[in-house]
Amino acid sequence: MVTIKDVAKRAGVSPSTVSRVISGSTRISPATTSRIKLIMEELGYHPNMMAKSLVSKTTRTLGIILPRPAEEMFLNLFFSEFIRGIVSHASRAGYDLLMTSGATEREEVEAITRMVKGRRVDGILLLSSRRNDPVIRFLHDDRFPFVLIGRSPEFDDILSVDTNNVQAAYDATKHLIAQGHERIGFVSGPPHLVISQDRMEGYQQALKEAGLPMKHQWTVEGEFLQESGYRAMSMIMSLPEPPTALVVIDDVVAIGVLRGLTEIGFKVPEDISLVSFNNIAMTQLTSPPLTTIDIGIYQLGYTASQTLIASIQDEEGSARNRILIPHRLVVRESAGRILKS
Amino acid sequence: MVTIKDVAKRAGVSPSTVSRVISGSTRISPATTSRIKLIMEELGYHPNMMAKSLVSKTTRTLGIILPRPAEEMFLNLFFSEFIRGIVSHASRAGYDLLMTSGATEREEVEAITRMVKGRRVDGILLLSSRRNDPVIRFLHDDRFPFVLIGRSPEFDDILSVDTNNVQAAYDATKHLIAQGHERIGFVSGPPHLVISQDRMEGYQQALKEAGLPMKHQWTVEGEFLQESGYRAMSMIMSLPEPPTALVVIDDVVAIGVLRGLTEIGFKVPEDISLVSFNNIAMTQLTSPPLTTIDIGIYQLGYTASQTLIASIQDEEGSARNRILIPHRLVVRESAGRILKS
DNA sequence: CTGAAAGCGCTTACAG
DNA sequence: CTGAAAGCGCTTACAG
Repeated sequence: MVTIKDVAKRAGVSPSTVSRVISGSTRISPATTSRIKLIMEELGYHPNMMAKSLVSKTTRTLGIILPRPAEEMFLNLFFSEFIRGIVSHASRAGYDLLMTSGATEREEVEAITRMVKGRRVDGILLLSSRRNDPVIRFLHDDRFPFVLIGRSPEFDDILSVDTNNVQAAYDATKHLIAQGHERIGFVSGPPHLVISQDRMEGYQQALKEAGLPMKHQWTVEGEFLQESGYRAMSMIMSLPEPPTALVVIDDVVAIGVLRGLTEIGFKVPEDISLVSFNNIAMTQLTSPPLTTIDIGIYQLGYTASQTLIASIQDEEGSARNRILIPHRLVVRESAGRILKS
Repeated sequence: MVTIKDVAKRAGVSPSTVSRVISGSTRISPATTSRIKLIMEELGYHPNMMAKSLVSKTTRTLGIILPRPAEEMFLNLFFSEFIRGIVSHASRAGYDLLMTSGATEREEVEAITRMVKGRRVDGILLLSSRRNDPVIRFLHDDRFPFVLIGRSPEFDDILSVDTNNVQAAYDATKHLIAQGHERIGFVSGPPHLVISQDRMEGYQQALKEAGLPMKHQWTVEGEFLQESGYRAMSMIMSLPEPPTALVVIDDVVAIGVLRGLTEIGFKVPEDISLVSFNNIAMTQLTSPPLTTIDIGIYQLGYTASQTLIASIQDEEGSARNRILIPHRLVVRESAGRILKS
């Protein structure tokens, strides 16, 4: 391993001087600068980041914790896209991403603690929609830089990047209303999740505003699983007055809904229309392809990275706390105009 | 930040002693050991990993490079699963994963070089199927620990974890033959990729062994894209003697194939059978669900991590160079018995 | 414009 | 069983 000393010796200068040309520091004669740079090339010198970090107290690394399979089911489908967004920006800004995991909540907290207290990262990215997340509490109390992708009901003074889910659900529902639908149902996710609550609210707002009926039999709660949508259908469609359109909390659930409907003999969109959320890759491949709200997963990751790095670099940036990434409706074929009979 | 000195002072011992109890070192009196541990708790002491790394020349970190979107298209769908496998094992073994990226091949090499030469990681995981990968060359020449997920045609003395693609394609084809098919085609990927070549070979072996005809019009080459499979169909199915079954290089391509067949009026599996590879989540959701070869993506990642960490820890392990992860045929509904007419 | 010195927070022979 | 000292590879006042 070639060190700064080797370079210094070879150049006939002191290590301080070499250090200064590396950091592009003030007033080193152009002559020595270029000579030293040449020697660094020759010797294949690369600064030891551990040594650098030790003295600079900075790592140029962002930390993230891999969501646990059981917990954040629906995060998994987004994970690649999130990561791609995060790493793209981070790399551009000269940061890398350190990933760890914990099998239980306790282990997760420990893993984060080691990262933070062990000075391995300059900031943390959090993928979470849990209530009462102990990791949020820890980072918040420690005043360590972090940004949450999602929304925390407990803290409103933390940096977060999120979708406006109320608005998104409002838009989805509005699209159905514009097609002439008057009996619109909602297939939701776990009722304790913020995301389910927000999307439910947007759905209800749109109905209310249009003066349309809102029957509780038309809403079902479930998991972020295909099975969940699948099972809901026999129940909902055997109602005396079934809905003619459905807002579905998530694309995967919508795929289950589609399967369920097909099985019991309903055609989409002829008999019933569907709008869902997230625009995962699969939605183009179903038949019919799904009309869905694109929430800009890559963009969420990219912006989260941007926000975090900004907050690391400006001490106490004047940035907004909560950044909303715009969503947009992607119209495909699962939602159509209602046929008046 | 509380350091080892603070703990030492509070305990009335030397920093060396504290360091020794941290590392669980030899013969420190049980009394001082437990007293120091208590004090560490009290003070909330956590070792500074940068300092530790600097002296131990070890980071407990594995490096990985995010595949570029353009390049390794089909890796992307696997990425979450790979990462999950890798991080699960790594965490268990006390390692974290450092992720970086580069927009071009040059930047990728630079990013890896910084990681390696900057002593930020103890080993590298490579997700690549490229020929003549400069990253492989660099790591190989540097004798830095790394494992390749995939196969390198250039080097046979490197650690790698892979699928036996020849065997997998043989098995897929065999399944079709067992259903009575005699005219079996192959929808392949980019011909220059090792994976396409290997799967083609397995397909051909199975046909030859069964004494079945092998017509070049029955094989098409394309990309790992849905469009690719879609487009191939009109051509293949308008042949005077079209195949009754198709082996398809990848699930995504198979979804395109499915769409193409449906569009021109062929039913799967009644008119034509399909077997593909990889068993991505989507394959359960198509209609009909796809019969496909599961290559154990999580397992590939998990084993890669295991292999890498083993090679980091045992200097020059006696391990096999190339580890094959078993695959298995997942029988769903896209491949059926041929109906003799 | 450049160097000598101290220090970042650890570990580890060496000595006792 | 424990401590003093040197050192890992850098950076950064301080001095000139």
